[in-house]
Amino acid sequence: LDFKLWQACTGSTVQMPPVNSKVYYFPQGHAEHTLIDVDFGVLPRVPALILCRVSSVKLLAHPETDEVYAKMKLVRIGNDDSGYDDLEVLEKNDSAERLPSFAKILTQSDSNNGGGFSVPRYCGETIFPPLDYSADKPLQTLVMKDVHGQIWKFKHVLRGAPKRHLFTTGWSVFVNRKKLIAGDSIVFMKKENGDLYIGTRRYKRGGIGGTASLSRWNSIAGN
Amino acid sequence: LDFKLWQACTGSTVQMPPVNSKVYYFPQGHAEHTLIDVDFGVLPRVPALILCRVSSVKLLAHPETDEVYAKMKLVRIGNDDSGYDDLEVLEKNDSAERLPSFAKILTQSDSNNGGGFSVPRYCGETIFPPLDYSADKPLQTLVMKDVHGQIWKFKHVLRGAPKRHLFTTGWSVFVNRKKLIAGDSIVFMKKENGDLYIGTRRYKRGGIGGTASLSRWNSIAGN
DNA sequence: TTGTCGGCCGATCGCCGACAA
DNA sequence: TTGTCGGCGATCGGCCGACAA
Repeated sequence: LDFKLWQACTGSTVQMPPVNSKVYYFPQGHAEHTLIDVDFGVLPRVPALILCRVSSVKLLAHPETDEVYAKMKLVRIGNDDSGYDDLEVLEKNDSAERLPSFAKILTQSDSNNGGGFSVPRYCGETIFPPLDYSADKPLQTLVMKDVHGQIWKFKHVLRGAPKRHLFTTGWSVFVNRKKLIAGDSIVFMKKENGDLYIGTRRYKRGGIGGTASLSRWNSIAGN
Repeated sequence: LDFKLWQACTGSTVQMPPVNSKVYYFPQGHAEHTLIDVDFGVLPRVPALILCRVSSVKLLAHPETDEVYAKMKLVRIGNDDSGYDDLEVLEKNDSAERLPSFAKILTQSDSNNGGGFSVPRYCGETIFPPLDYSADKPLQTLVMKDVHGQIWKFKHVLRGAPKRHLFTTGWSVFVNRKKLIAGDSIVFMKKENGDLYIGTRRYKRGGIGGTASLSRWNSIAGN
């Protein structure tokens, strides 16, 4: 999966460490992000932080939900990291190279069955190719790919009074196929060559954050 | 899964050996019913028939296709089957106890989208509760369960000239949900207490019978 | 600027009797 | 007796501008 595409789907809050960079692995944080209640009390004493080297990063997308995620391989390194500095740090991401993209949280009307998609003006003017504004009802068909490379087509119109950007034909099939509901987000991206991409972000349907199952790590294994 | 229900779905051509009965296991037959090409030539010499005792039988239905099948556990017995005759033969099936049932192969019209189901007169009169024939257009709602216990409702009417039994409302959702096509069969069953059940039999969509991949068993391992 | 609503038009679904195999 | 067909009415999807937040 293309890195910029992946990054546009995660949003700017997510930062991936480059390959060969040094990171701290934080067992408690990892445990709390799983739904399994890990009892550190019964395990051998686990350090709070473990210095590691990122040996590989795989950018992936769930085949059904389109949710993007990463698989990272971490190799523990001791204080003796001699020779480590020779390794080239790959994928040094320059945030200035980020693709132009636009995200919108779906409203009830956007996700209603039998409805269209209300395109925010800024998105309609900066992400998509310009419409023929001289026409009475400017209209074009937008073709975009999702994270799996599947093609989706949307009729993009500018109509109503006051004038507004809308997706009509093609939108509802996309919503149904991706099982999107109000609160989920949609992301549009434009590559340098003008190719358009569409991604989705699910509304957090609970599970992450660890509010329900507080790890017993703090109290027993120390901090 | 209830035995009589299971039996009605398989049809009368299928006979299940009772638990604790003696059977011959026939390796070549088993191999030909799998789609894997088993090469008996490379295996240690396999007897043509292996005398076994049926130690357990599980009647099952595929969660998606509704196809019914059985899992049998066979235990090899030698010529010395002393003590075997003491075991009680369970599930001795008396074919006289078979449930009243009716099967029909779906026509194009039955499986057409937007159509109903033409109920053969015999089925409409013997399996389902009697309609109120004094009415102009006799009508009732039939409730039946499939092999998974899921409930399906069908509007059963008697109309047209000449009068005929038909399923209208409810039929198309059933066909779509079960992905039935012309050539597939439908089975109606009535339990002693009057409860109705509905089962399906898929048209053989190839694969069984071993026409494509003839086993090499005959020629090499002997008969 | 844009979320929601009601109107409305066309497509599809599905119920019907006619008819013939 | 019953498979298939064309008709047609009801329902639904989905496109529209109005309006207000």
